Amino acid sequence: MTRNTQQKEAVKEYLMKVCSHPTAENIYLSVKKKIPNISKGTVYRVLNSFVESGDIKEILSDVSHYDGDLREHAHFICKKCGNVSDLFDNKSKIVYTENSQIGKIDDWQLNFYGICKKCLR
Amino acid sequence: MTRNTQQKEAVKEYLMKVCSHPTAENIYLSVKKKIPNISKGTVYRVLNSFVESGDIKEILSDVSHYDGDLREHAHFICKKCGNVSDLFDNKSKIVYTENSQIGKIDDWQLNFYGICKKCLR
DNA sequence: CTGCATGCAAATAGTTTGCAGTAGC
DNA sequence: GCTACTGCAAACTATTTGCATGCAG
Repeated sequence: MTRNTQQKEAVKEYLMKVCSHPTAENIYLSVKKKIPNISKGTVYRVLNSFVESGDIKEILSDVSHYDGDLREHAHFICKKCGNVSDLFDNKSKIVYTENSQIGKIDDWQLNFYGICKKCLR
Repeated sequence: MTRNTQQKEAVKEYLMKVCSHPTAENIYLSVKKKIPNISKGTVYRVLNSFVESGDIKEILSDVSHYDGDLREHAHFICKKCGNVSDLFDNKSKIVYTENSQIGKIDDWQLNFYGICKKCLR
């Protein structure tokens, strides 16, 4: 029912290759080099379908960033430049039991906010 | 230099009174009952100044929610109805050491996503 | 062939901002 | 009275959507 298109391939390939956490705009501009006539609407549609299927993660911030790395990890978001970096070494483990009092938890997001090293200077 | 206005008072009072996590729109509609001619622009300006000064917290999601409760706690966000609830009983403690490798961390946000009890039925 | 996916552009939603008037201090 | 703050409306940004066409299966 869902088809494999070069647009989907290109977006996925880019997200897997890159270790940054690009925005839809970033992805659009990069994939455009390979598929010059791709539209932004398609990028959003493809990204949303991947998020829905669980193939990628959406990092909610002022503007959404996307992450192809599905391993459990937190993010550090610079409040000045908006750059997102991975935090695998966080000292705490997120333990989310099926908290039946609240509902069914099936995902989490831990974001740290501050000023990155580059912006501190 | 900054003045106390009835608009600021009303927004703050509402946020302190309520234990939900209203959006700017919610706040606008509620405060409007007390100050009928308040504008949405003012609500946003007031909210942003409070977030900046650290008096309230902004919960980043698809639409921002605001929280007057400054105690350390996580949130549970229902992916269906968008409702936000508090999670004080999370089993994990967030330990953020001044992670000098990344930058200066001064805030964090832990959000759990899922389907709330109400939407499960 | 069939109909899901795309490109395009217009629409939408949330939020910000410029400006003239208002009201704290 | 000075000037920060407000109301209003227009502007802006990120994202979604309707529709005709294109291409994967």
